[in-house]
Order: sequence, then C-alpha cells, then structure tokens
Amino acid sequence: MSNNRNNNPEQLAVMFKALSNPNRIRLFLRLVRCCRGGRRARTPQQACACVGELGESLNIAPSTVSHHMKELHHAGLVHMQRRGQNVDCWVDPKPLKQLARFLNKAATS
Amino acid sequence: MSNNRNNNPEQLAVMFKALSNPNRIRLFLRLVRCCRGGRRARTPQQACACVGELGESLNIAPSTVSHHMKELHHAGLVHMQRRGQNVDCWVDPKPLKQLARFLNKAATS
DNA sequence: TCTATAATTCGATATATGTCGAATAATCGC
DNA sequence: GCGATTATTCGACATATATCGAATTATAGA
Repeated sequence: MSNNRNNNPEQLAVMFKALSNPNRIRLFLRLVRCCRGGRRARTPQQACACVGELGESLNIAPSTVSHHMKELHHAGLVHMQRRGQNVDCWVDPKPLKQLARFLNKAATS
Repeated sequence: MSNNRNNNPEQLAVMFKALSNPNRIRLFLRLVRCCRGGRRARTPQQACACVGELGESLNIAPSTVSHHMKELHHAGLVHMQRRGQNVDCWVDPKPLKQLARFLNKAATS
C-alpha cells in the first residue's frame, strides 16, 4: 500500500536485471557472505575489497568485475566507497527486501 | 537447507532475467492480477487468454508478447496450456517464493 | 617524487535481446 | 473443408551485454 510507487516496472526491471547474470550473482553472493546487516564491516576480514580479490578466484578479468559491481551499484543493490587503494562494497538490504515483498505478493495474490 | 541446489547462480540468473524487462514485468503483473493461488482460474473471467488481449493494451506486437511469455515460461515462472484457440497462462508461486527467500536471506545475512 | 598496488575507463568484439511484420500453424464454427 | 480467430515461428534489424586486454587514474609507502 505504501510502497506502490516502488513497484513500477522500470524500477523493478533494473533491479532484477542486475541479478540476471550468473557472474554477477556470484559476486553478489560473495558480498552477502562477507557483509553484515547493511553496514560496512569494521574489521578488514569482513570488509570487501572487491575487484582483484573476487575476480581472481572467479576467473573474471578485473575490468569485468568492476563493470559488474557498477551494475549492482547502479541498481541500488550494493554500495561502494573508496577506502585507500581499495573500494569497499557492501549490500543494501532495503531494495532486496522490497523485491522479496514484490515476489511474495505475486506468489500469494 | 533443503533447497541449496536451487540457489545456484545459473538457475537464479535465468529466473531473474525473466523479470529483467519492463514489458515482461507488465505482462507478469497482468497474470498475477488475473490468476489465483498457482492454479488456473476456472471461470473465463479469471483465466488468462494472453497474447492478443494483453498485447493490445500494452502496445506490443503479438509476436513480441508471445516471445516474452515464452521467456517467463522457460524460466519456470508461469505455466502455459492451450485451451482451444487460446493459450492459458498462469503464475507458478513456487519459484517466486524461492526467489523471495533467496533475497530475504541475502538482505538479512 | 618514484614505484607498486588497486580500480576504472576505453576500445574492441562476439553474442544476446527486444522488437517488428510477414508467414505459418492450431483451432473453432459453420 | 472454409474462413475467422488466436498464437507461434521466422527472418530482419538495431541496440544492449559480457567479456577481454591495454591504457589511465587513484592511492599508499619508501
């Protein structure tokens, strides 16, 4: 009721598109696993210094990883912020919950 | 726990991709509104005789609508079955709930 | 200031996608 | 069987996407 404006097809499509690629899902899952509750982790262990690290173990070129992260960022699903030489990434739970609500509604309507 | 195999990136990407286009979302929302609980509606009013009908009001060519419905179908999100000259479409709630679970988990991990 | 590390941007390229209209197929009523 | 209706398939085409490697930018440390 209050979030009808969020259910416009264009917005939804952008977010779903961000998750529509296997490699992007893998990167996203990495982030999910290393972040917590929508906040950047405080210890280096939990923080996500993304590109080189993730790209290496997933066999994707750094430039491609950067591109994918930008997609996730532009869709609003993850945040990015430079910290020294690295760029920290972390997941924003809000749009994810919104999508989950949308799907649950669709499933039970 | 029991549905770990369903969370593989390839599968997820296919389903998200099916929802990654505005027109496909619109068609999907139509289906959601005219169907109930994962079962085909019994009365003609509730059943979805899709292509011509939906295409007209959304300004999409019938062939394009057919293509989009096929995408949704191949992703497993909607069922299709011929009934006379029409092809009934209805939403399958299971994969939707699965996606919703995935997103909620990601949002609260 | 020079060097090393991390990330992004920039072309390039192959493949995928969305879309249309025309042609084809499936089905119904007569 | 014939004509009407509904849906799908078939080319065609323009645009978008995923990917790479090379060049560039940002930053930290010596």
